[in-house]
Amino acid sequence: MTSLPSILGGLDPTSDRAVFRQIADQLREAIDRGRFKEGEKLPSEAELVEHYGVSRMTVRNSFSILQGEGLVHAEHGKGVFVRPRPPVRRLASDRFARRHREQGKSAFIVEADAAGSHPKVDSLEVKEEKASQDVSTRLGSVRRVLARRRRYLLDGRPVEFATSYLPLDIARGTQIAEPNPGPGGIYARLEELGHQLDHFEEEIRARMPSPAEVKTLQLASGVPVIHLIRTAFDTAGRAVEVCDTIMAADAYVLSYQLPAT
Amino acid sequence: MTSLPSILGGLDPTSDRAVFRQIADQLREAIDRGRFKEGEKLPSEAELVEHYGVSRMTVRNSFSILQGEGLVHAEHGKGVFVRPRPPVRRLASDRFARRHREQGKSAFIVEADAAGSHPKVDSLEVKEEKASQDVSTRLGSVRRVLARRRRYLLDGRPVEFATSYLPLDIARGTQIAEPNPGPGGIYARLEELGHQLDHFEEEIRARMPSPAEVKTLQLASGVPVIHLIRTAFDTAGRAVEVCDTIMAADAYVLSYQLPAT
DNA sequence: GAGTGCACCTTGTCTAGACGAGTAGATGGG
DNA sequence: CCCATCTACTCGTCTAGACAAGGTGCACTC
Repeated sequence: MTSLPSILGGLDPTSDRAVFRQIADQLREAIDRGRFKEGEKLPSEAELVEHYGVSRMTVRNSFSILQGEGLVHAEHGKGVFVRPRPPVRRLASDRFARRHREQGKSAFIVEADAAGSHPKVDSLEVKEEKASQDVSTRLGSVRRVLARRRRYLLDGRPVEFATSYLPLDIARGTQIAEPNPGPGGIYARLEELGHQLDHFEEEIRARMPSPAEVKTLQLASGVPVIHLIRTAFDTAGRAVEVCDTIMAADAYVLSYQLPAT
Repeated sequence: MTSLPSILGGLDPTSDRAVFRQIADQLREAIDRGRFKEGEKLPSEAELVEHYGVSRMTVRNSFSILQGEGLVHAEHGKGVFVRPRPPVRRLASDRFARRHREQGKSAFIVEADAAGSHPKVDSLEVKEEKASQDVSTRLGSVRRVLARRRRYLLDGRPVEFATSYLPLDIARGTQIAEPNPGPGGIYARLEELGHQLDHFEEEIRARMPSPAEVKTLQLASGVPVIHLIRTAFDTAGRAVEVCDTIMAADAYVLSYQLPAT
């Protein structure tokens, strides 16, 4: 076991930088240099109190900085650990290509199986409701919509929470309004209903999660969410679906192709 | 002036929820309901200590939660304020269309002027350097590259920091290696050099900023960054540029079009 | 009237403790 | 051998102070 002083050094009392920031800096650097590896336990609060000769609140303050940066996470009764980087899900720009819809299962399941993960979908809720101002605008002034909510999990970890909104005149009474939309998902059903899909528009934002999102996605502190709003257009130019998705940012890389013309 | 009790209510001593979380909940709800508006000052720590009958550290703990969520920001000597939502810059999926390159100025300047903002570009640095592993892979195993670094500001606020990497055999000795790449930017120069652009690939991640990024972009706490890596391909299928961009997430909405075929 | 400096507001940093609660390993009894 | 319990270690919450330092406005001085 390497001793603390050999890893962490001491404080500079002449520095303007606050003590708790200096401690955070040293821990951060040690992590960056690989002195503490992913998943590894950092020194306990008591050890750092001893090492630096400061009070416990000061050490905790340092930890809270690193937590805010998403570098570490604390586990009650166990310790503070370097946060491991979870495997990421890559969303390719051709993920809605028609050929991917020909199979039986949903895109999420197929792709995750291929990547060797154990996918799951839960929290399924399908109901009619009043459209929000934003959804109404995107769908072209509809008052009520069919909302399909579901949560996606990979290897037991929730990674994404999505809600699809569809105009009632399209979705009501169809298989889209059933819990299981059938092979190929709702996009396949929309095309069977005569709404040949033309293109999608996606809007992407990133921000810190609300408490509700933290709960639903079991997010560690210091993990932002990606907020993606996709609108599907049919060949008639009509917006036929709006899908509002909240993703755990540490689990995703989004990928797009842009034309140069 | 509305009195505190009428806005904030009291604590529930029977609740399992920690006191500082209850206080944060009440402040968050008051902000969400618009009882405290954007830019407005929250009650001071001393006032909340008085109102809730708790110690100051407990109140500060509550504030630090809201700060982590990006809801408020503290100003030393002044108070804690509801963080205003800055105007966002929308990046459209056609932003690299050739027609946008025909004008004299850079895309950033043109677009910002049109939006009525005061754009600025600084921190310009152009130099040759060793390619990182990642950049080398993306550009097809090049060892050294030309790196162009610059920071973009809107109305005095830094919003984006970008570095372009180009293979030396393309860029060396050309206007691309000059501080000012000329009208239409480096993409116009690449096409003049015979590298007709075919398409771009963009990879998007979101995460909390490093301390260096916080400094460069003057980020408030609770604001994530969007990390965008764009690769430009010419019609020969060669990767001719990699652009690595860090954006203040609260200043951007990215927009893309996806084909349905 | 202009400017300086003080008073008092604000948040920032830090201490030294207390008790609670979750975890894990050692200990000992059945 | 298995299981319950004890104990020591971990982080979580909270208190009651102290001093530092930035911001603002008022009062006093010149």
